[in-house]
Amino acid sequence: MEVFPGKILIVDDEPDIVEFISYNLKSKGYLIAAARDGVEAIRKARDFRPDLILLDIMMPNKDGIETIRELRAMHEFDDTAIIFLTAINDEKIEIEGLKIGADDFISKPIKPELLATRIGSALRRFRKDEEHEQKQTFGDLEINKTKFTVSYKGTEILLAKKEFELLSLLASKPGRVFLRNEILQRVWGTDVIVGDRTIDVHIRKIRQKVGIDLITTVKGVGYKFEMS
Amino acid sequence: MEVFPGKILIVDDEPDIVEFISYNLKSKGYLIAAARDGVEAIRKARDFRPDLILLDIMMPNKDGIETIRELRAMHEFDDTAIIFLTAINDEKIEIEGLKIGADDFISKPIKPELLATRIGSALRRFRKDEEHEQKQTFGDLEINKTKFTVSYKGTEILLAKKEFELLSLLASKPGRVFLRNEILQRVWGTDVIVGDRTIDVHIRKIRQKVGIDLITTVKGVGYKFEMS
DNA sequence: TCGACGCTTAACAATTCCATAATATTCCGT
DNA sequence: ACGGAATATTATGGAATTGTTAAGCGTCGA
Repeated sequence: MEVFPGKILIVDDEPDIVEFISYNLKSKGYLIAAARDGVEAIRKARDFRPDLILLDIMMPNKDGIETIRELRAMHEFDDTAIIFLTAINDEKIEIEGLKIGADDFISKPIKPELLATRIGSALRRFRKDEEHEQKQTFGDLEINKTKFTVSYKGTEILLAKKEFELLSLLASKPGRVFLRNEILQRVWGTDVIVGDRTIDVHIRKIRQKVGIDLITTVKGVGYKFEMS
Repeated sequence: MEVFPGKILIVDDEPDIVEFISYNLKSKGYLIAAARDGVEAIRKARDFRPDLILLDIMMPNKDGIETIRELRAMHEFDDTAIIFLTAINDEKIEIEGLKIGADDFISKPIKPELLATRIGSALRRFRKDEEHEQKQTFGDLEINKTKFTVSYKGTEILLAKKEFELLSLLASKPGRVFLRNEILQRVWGTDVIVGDRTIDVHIRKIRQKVGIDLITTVKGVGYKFEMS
């Protein structure tokens, strides 16, 4: 499924960097706009309405901190992710940036893969608000988080709440092993204390209801979701 | 659903401090585990696999310095950030700590906002690309630490925990010979005492399961990982 | 109120893992 | 080639972990 990944505004005063980032992101299908300083950034942002802004901190004519402060002040960018580009590893700036609404930091020199994954996760974080039907499919299996159902080869299977949450968690990262206490904390919460067999019993029920073996036990470690 | 920020292990012998930190971090969505001393810390770290460890320096039953030394010796915590908690503003300790692998220091009394930002930046620095899995490939062989699997020419092989850890260790530095007692310490820990044949048996099982001969015996010295 | 259902626990079964012992084999220096 | 030492192999029992089943309890809706 080829989805349009998003629009990104790059703000940096060094043309080389803009060019570098721009090239990388275009190849991944993003739409790109660029600005040279804070003033231009705000103008282009209103016009281009990016999903995400990559903002250099050190800039002439209005620096990154000041720019983000203004952007956040207008609430038309409430749904826009902002990532800071920092040359230095300056904690003060990072703290400052976080306080006023940066969503992440990437320090130069920029590694393309890192850039891509950070942008990906920032966008994903922000896109949650837009209500698409949240569903995942794995072969014949479909997990629908808005309808709270699981279907296998078209037939819907009814899972109880805990069972569904457990399966959702495991399926959120197929193949990845979730430790038992990680599962406990994430499905049951940090305060609740339940016995160890409780997880097993739920796993059992899921396996039973779904029929095929989706969940693999990794003894001494945890469980993972995997299509055979 | 919220973004999952990470897992943190708190190590301190004062229950009040553990409680205080724990409460603060839980409210930010972190998963928390706690340990009272160095020995317990190492045990829990292996089992909880935290992204970050908050380590008190003054502790009974193995102090912070000694603990971090051991943690860093086992390669399985190479990707784990470690922050020291110091009551005193002792430069000697800080220098000592940095030398052996601490990533930051926080001095008591602890201020919640400071704690949160420091933890945030330490995690960001260390953040593995959760998107891409932690894996190593050697020709046709792939070791995947998030999935806990080893695959050879595409077929997945299931190793038991100890076997997997042993293979991971050897594969972490291909070609390098690991001494037997080095292996013992890193895979089994310093406290556990097992006979010499135990290593051999596990090596045997790995060779058997994987099929090809990945592990070379260096008689009188140890073992090394090597693709033929 | 009754019954159905979801969740947790307890009790027991089944499985897997792991360390050791016992024996065989290989390696290496002489 | 020989002897001794180190490692390989195999089998085994116990420990640790997980699977399974049934029962108890609370909640919700008919």
